[in-house]
Amino acid sequence: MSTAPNPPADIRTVAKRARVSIATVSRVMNGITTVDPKLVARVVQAAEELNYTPNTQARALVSGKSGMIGLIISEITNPFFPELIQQFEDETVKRGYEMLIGSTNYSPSRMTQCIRRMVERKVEGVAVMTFGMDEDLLQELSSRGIPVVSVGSTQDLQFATAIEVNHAQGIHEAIQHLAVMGHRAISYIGGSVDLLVGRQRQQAYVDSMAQLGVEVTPQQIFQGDHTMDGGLAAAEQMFASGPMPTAVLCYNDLTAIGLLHSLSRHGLRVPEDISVVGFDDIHMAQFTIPPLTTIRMSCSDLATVALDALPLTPAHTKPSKPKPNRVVPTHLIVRQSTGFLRLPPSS
Amino acid sequence: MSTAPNPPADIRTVAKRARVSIATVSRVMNGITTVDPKLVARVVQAAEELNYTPNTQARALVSGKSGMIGLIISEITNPFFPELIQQFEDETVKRGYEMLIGSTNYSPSRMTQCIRRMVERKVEGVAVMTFGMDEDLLQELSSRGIPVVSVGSTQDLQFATAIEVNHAQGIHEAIQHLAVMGHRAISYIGGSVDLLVGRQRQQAYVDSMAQLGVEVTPQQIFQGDHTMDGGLAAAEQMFASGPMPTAVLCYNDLTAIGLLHSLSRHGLRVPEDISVVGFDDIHMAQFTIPPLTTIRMSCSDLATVALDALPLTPAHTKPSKPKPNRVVPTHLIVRQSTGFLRLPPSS
DNA sequence: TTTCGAGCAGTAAACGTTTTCTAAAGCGCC
DNA sequence: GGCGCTTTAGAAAACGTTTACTGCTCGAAA
Repeated sequence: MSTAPNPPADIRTVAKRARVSIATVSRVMNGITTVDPKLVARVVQAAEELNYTPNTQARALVSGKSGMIGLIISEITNPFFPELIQQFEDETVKRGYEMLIGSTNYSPSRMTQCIRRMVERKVEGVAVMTFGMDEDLLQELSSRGIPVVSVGSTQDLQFATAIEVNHAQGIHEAIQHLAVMGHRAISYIGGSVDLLVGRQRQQAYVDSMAQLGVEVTPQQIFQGDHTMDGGLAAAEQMFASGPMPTAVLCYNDLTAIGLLHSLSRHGLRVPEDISVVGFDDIHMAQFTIPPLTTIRMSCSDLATVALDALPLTPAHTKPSKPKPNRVVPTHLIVRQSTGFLRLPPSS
Repeated sequence: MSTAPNPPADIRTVAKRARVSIATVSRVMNGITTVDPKLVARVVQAAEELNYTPNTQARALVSGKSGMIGLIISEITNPFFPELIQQFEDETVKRGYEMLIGSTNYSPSRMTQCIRRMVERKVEGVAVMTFGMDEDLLQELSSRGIPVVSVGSTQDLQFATAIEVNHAQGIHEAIQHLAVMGHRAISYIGGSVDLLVGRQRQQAYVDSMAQLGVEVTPQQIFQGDHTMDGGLAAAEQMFASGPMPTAVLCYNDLTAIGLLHSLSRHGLRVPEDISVVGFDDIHMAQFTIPPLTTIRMSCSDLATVALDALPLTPAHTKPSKPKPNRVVPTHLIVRQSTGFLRLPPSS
């Protein structure tokens, strides 16, 4: 029980105890097969007895590989990202890597800091899962030879592999779904238009509406900020600005939750009085009241596609070519926040 | 624009360009003041021109400090933890450290793996923020000289500083609050009783009820599992098992959200028909329908208390003594999921 | 029996820092 | 003007690995 802080055993100690050279120990630890099984056994036993763990820093220093992959997200408090992180963690350890997380909180200074940390820690690749990252910063990474994969950046990055998300597909499905149930007055609460993804989703909404023969007016588009608070604020503005739509499509689930909250506060019932559609399909979406109809963007897809696109070479592995870019699909998940259009009580 | 992958500048290159020795460069980079300002200027300029970043691995290797702190949580998809992580990140970078996250998902194998990773990466301290960690594993860490701080472990750990959370206080406030509004039939949906924190909260509930003169029966205690799904399941069991209570205290907010969902499905109104209290005060608690009365456990308190308890010595800093253990308080936040007891319609 | 080659273990040189120690230079005091 | 002390820069030794290279041993072929 005594906290005997015996100095952590190093490779030399193991070598001595196993009566071999440090090179042999190194070979055994790395699973190199050209070692006499007898020696292997001795080394393994010695290592176990000494509770030996190779020093990662030394390993990294000499091999030049840190065994870490950076993941940059915008805000960890948006439940979508933890779900994504989880998938990423699974995938990175599966590939023999460690994950270094950085969250930008949409703040340029934090972005810079994030990138600096990634560079300093010598990550072997960075997945940028936040929309709206400064391109200069990505350039910075790639100029240092760090592969970058980015979702939802401008399409034509020379220095980063772009991952495409087919936002339009899910949004199209959602609008169709609403249309089938009789809705035409469908408003949209967007994210920040500074971000490409914000523009893409908004455009998809406008296009899908056009296919219905409905010209979207600026009065139908409200501005959110990806958060519940933003959804709430946009909803209040909606109430203030004229007749309510019969359905609302939201930039993401958080926005939709804020909206639901506001609707409930104003006494509107969902879906009887108004239908609501979210985006992301966070786990929470199943537990809103009513359960949220939403567009699913699969975290595990995102994680695997991103990691596949990174040219990683774990220790003692042949370099695997990055797989061709894949497009991440989105799909509508129908729950109970959408329903048939009901005629207003006056008619 | 060309991705000139010029080899990352090392300290020697900088030294050469600044016409000084590498020792001087090292001193400048570490802000050691005994260097001629002229040389400092030369070095700074050279470093900037070469876009030099010191190699963290080499630094870590020689100094024996990795500059990383481990944070072990149970499941990242419980929104409480991202909020905690956020606070932790803020606090660790403030202290000049990096954060390495490991999530156990309550799985023993993942715990072991987590600890192994922490050891391998030579973290300088570990904060265990999950309840119910194997003590052997903590022992393993501390036997390697890694300081450990743990919240909600058994109180008497020799090899880890324990952080105490005063669950009883908030729970007492909650029960009092409900009692004042006339409630006596107050049930409880707990977490896993395997975990100390689960037992502590449950005990606090039983004690607070006793102070009201109410003896809690086993029929009033239901079993959750910290998740929304668990809350939902417990609620269904509650419906199945007899007359509903007039108020329910939940192990955490997620459980409460699951409960709310089930209540809504069964047509019960909150708080008119039944009052609900959560625990944690995650951000989402403000956006449930109705907004959730809950017991706040401050993430930033938790983060600072934990980090303060770790004897950290960032590079070029005097060792700061760990501050004395502090107890993290909890408090009731009243929102709209609790209300006065109404007589049942029959009377 | 000799020679050559294959197989395998050990030696030593990196990797990029920090840091101790040494030496040189500048300065004040006698 | 010389001596000693202080200040500051450089040389070199670590830190714990991986890996290229060297050299030994043993077996097979001539």
